[in-house]
Amino acid sequence: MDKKVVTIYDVAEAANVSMATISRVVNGNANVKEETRKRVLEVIDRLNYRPNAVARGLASKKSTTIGVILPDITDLYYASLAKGIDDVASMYKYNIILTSLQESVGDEEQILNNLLSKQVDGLIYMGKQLSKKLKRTLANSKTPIVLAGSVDKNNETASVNIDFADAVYSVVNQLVQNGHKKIAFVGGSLENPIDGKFRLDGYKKALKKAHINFSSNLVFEAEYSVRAGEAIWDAVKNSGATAAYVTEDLLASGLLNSAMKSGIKVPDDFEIITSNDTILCEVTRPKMSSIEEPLYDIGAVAMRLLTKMMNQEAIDENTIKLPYSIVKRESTR
Amino acid sequence: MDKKVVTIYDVAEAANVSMATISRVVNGNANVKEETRKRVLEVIDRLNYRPNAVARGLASKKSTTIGVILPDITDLYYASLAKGIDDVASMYKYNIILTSLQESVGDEEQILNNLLSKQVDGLIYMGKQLSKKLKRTLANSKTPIVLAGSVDKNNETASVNIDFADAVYSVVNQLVQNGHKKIAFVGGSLENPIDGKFRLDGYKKALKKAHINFSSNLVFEAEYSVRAGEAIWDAVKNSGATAAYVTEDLLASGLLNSAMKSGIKVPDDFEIITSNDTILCEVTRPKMSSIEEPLYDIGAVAMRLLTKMMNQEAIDENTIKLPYSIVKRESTR
DNA sequence: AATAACGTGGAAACCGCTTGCAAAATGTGA
DNA sequence: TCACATTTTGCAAGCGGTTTCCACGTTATT
Repeated sequence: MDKKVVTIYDVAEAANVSMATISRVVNGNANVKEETRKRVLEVIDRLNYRPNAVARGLASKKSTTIGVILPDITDLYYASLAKGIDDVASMYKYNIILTSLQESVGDEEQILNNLLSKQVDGLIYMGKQLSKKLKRTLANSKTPIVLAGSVDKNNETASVNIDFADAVYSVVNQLVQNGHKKIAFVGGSLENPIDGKFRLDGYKKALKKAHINFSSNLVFEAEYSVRAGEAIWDAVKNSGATAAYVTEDLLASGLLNSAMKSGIKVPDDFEIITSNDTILCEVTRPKMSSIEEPLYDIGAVAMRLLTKMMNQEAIDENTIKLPYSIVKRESTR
Repeated sequence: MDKKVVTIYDVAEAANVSMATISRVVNGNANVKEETRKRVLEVIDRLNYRPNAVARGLASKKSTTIGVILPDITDLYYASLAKGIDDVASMYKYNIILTSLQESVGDEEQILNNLLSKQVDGLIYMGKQLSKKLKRTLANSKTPIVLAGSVDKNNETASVNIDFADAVYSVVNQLVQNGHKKIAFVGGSLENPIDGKFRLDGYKKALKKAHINFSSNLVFEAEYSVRAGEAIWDAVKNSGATAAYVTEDLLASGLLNSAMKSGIKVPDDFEIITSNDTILCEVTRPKMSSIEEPLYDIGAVAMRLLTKMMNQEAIDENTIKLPYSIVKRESTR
């Protein structure tokens, strides 16, 4: 029963060297005689010494901790990104402090400050947008940050993504090839630049190429939820659309299920293609075709990029676009 | 442009008081004249002072951080628990360090030590089982821990759960009521006490009550995945079962989809009821009936319990069972 | 008016570890 | 064997706060 926590002093005393030496062996500093190192390691082991990371952090000004900010961990999109981040982080011996963006939007500033006060060595942000104010706070704290699965319109901030516009262009183009003239775009809030700008741009471009006029009647905004998808089906159907590109999987599955229930056969009568290739695509019946965003990889690469920034290594490209692909399942022909 | 980070000294100097006073106002200590407090707060605001949590942690021996250990964040079960934890944690001003149990089992010890070295004030564990060794390490670090959605066979460790056995008893009983004689139990590894002991016990008890002999031919072990569910359908069907209780949603959805594809109508020809009531239940068609485990609440309550333990408050009950309910959707009659 | 009791705020000792610098120990070559 | 180079080690000053112990100026009490 360890009465009290054992510190570096205790180890030093027991090993008959100064604490500096202990510190050196713990940190793998080369300037320690092999014999001493062995002796110290033994003592460490015997005493069950566990360096206090907080004290270490204070002295070294490195916390080996990074902050991860995301909207909702129960959203598979973010969970997948998080997993990639987590795996790479632990590979590099970093810990992750996870914080969710609560409903209350106003406090992003507070969340950030909290994380900075904890002296995180870096940040990964997956929210919709990084406000000017946050950017400023970040800038003069000089804590590196990278966006994962989220974009910065001006490319000022490092980010890892796929080329949303291009991906959407491809799938819509595919639908056009399949003979559709009226293709619905079912997305979340168009305020969000990913949906409202990049994806919508890709959609428009594909239409343009096919000489189909863009009609805002075919653009639908809905919440990302099964229910919203189910609810919006009638409107989509009534718009005359014969196919839909959906920006999120829950929404798509709701839409799909309503369609099937109403007797419309997917993909024969109506094609649907969605965006995130989460496990939901495998669970619906028919299974959903989807743009395959390498979510795990995006997270992993973002984290890797962050490690480079934390080490002040040179970064060749601050906006990384990972290759996407398209997974054909059963909701498209 | 803040050249350097502002410390408590800078604030003290600017406000013309000692650092002790600054510390007092930051920590809401009462022994500060109102006037002084105001002046200090102004200076803090003006200088944009952000207390260094690491230094604070070292001095106060509290990190206001808790460690969360879980198997896989992309599993909606854990993600839901995590969300409950996160919300309550942030309510109480704690940060969460999230760590995943990698494939490599051996290093749970290491993960724990890492977390302890970061001086977490408490831990929430969602793994399968807490090994003796880990318990020992925990014990003499005296860091409080609570299990969320995970059980401790001996009730030594605080935990928050539902009554798995009872819940399964209820649903299987329901299936019996519906006239089924052969009911399959489709679970994950029976090594895991939740499935192999509690749930299976509930299943057996329900059979017993109905004077149905337990047959191990009706018990299926599979991985928690859609694919495994799809793959196991034939075996389940061939066992002669006319209904199944499944312990996890991915598995259930695979089973369901295979059934439907093979022409078996659910619920008319075959009933299925699953366990976690994640969003997957809403995405399949037909939607799946499920035991409704209040995952979010389990997480939230676990975290709340942990805060009490961290504050040394008296705990009335160290094993909390939350009420479950049963959500009837379309996969049961 | 002297004394007691507060309410405030300062001094300084840590918290446990890192690290620059200098001393000690060891090795090297002539 | 001695001077000098090279390893190893120890010393001690922080890192940025918290917190205990005290002192001082006020106000209340008798």
